[in-house]
Amino acid sequence: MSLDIQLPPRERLLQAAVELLANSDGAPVSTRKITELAGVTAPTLYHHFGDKEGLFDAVVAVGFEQYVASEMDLAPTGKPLDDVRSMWDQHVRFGIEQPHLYLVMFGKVRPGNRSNRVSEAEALLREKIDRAAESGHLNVPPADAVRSILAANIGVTLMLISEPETERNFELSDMTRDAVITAVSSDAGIADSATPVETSSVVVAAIALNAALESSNPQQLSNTEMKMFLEWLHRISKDS
Amino acid sequence: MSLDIQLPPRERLLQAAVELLANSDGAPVSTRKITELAGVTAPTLYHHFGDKEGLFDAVVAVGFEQYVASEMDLAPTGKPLDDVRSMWDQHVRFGIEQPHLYLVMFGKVRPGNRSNRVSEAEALLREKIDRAAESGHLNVPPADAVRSILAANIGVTLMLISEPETERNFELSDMTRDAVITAVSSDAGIADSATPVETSSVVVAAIALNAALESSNPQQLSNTEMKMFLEWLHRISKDS
DNA sequence: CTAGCACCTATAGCATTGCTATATGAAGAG
DNA sequence: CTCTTCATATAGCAATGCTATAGGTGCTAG
Repeated sequence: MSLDIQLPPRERLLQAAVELLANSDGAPVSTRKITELAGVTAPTLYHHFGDKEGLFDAVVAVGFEQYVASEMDLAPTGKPLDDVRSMWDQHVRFGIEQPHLYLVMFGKVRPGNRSNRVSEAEALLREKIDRAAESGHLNVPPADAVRSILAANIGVTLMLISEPETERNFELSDMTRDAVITAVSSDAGIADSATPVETSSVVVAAIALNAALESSNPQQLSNTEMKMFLEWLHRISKDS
Repeated sequence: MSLDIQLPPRERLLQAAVELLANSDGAPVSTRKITELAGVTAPTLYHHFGDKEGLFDAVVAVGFEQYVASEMDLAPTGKPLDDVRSMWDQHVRFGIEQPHLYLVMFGKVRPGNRSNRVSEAEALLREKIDRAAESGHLNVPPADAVRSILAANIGVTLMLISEPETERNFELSDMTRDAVITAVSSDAGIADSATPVETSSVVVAAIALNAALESSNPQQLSNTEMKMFLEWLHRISKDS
């Protein structure tokens, strides 16, 4: 089983944990499998890491360093909010590429007991947000901005992870990212109450689309397609 | 231990599970404690619910019905986006008031394996969003709006739950809520350089028409024509 | 009334889990 | 050579989810 070359047992345990965690599709990984794969016995694990969570913490710490390192690679662009955007994207990418690590870090929520990793991620984001605040790009207190962005970021990442790979739609990430960032930024104010169009019939909607199409010609349809499309649109607008 | 009045064992199991879940501060609840409190033995549990998850599913179903019921109490205001806002608030409130139930419902994420509860919540939200789309309040395809809002909603709720009660700041919820809803709504344009206003109105109208067509099928087009028409409509709503 | 039948519950126990009390080995210090 | 210290192994405990099997319990058919 233990195909590892001779390394210090501590390292072999870490390596085994990472490997099993990566191939277990999110199912719980037992200490026995880990020690077996590492070619060690139980007390060795507990001698080095205290308990199972200690081992996972160590594993996560390694993963988190990669995460932080990838954040640091992103040089400041001079536009702090763009840096925040990059950070969001890195966060999502990390979650998608290492879902098991990500779930160990952010997946298990306990009431009234925030995980260390959340605090660490918050601190990382806080740095960038502070820079945005300094240069007057922020609309709300930095702490609020950080919490809102991070909450949405984690929510989106968890949702993407939970979706089958085939139907993952990353527009979800971009859209939500820009939504929360725009909301906390002073660059563009959020307008509130508006004038709803109370009518909801097919005819009215068709007419509206027709009018909109006349003032701007989108490129998604060819000329012949557009011609036919408008013809049908006209027919629909006639009556219902 | 079993202080319950004589009820059918199935009900006593449910009741015991709820009670233990509520008093366990998020720690795992064992089947033995449940059966002990219910005054039953193990096979009874497995006879009625299949396995532990089945029991929790049943518990959650009850909780979810409360959740849905509280949603339904909110009469439509005529402003669909306000209804969406109420729904968000109800979601958060439910999570705060019953964190253990909430965590069973939305807390355990598995890669590529979305939970039923997420799908159900999505369907509930989808209804309201569709109404917003029908009346031209939506900026993006309803499916995208729903996912974005729900992801942020869950993310915010999880974050609030994980925070100590004393320092819970509900502004986080309001802020994020308005951010994502504003982003998907056409009532107040996001100052986003990527989406010029002219095409935006086309997109809005196309989305509204699409939603309207789904709720009433007009007879002016044949089946094949309608199919192609919808295909093009979809392409137009995708934005450019 | 009784025999059969379906449904529900209990006895007892298995395999796996995280973890540990205790012992054994090796390596340096005196 | 002895003694201490660190690291690993032997063996096993208590708790977990779950089940093979058997025992009631009530209903319907004869």
